[in-house]
Amino acid sequence: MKTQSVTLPIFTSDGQFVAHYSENGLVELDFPSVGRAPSFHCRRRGNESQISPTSSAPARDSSRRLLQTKIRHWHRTTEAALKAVLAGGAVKALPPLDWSGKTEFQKSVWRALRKIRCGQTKSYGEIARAIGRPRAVRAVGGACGANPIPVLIPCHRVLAANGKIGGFSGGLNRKRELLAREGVSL
DNA sequence: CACTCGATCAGCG
DNA sequence: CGCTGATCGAGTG
Repeated sequence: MKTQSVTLPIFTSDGQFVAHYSENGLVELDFPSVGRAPSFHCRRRGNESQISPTSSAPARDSSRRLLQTKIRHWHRTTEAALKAVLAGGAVKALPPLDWSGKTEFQKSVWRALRKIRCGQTKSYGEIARAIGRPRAVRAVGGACGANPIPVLIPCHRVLAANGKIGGFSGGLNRKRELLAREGVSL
């Protein structure tokens, strides 16, 4: 089964985010690009996406519509979650996340990140201990940096052990702002 | 394989 | 403070 990826915008007061979905869930969330980000028609990728290679044309069409309906529903959830966090609040629900192709280590780090609640922070070392790899401290930083779903998977809540800011792939200003909105002071 | 590079950290001066 | 060594996952050739 080939994947059909769908790209949808989310307009917020912080700019236009972009969410990417597969048939299995949310794959990626992009920060607003510095320039503008046009072209928001649904985009297909891979060779023609057969949900089932042997299905008849009407059956394919019906599957495709079901998928689109499902994705629209996920997208509403994503949108609500994103706006909640941007407003310094807590996420009520997330759509299913598609982490296929990622390593076990990364997934375990990201699972740990999800447990950090709004307004809380942890250090890279604490995450390392939480996943049972107490010495993989720098590697945890690497996995945070590889987080495909920033903000919703709250890697911005991970600080350096000395209380300093640490890094952020989306830019430290964003990290500071997100934390400030959650009431975290450095 | 054998490298290199980090969003780290604790220890030491 | 700043420097250094230990540590380890991921990426590259």
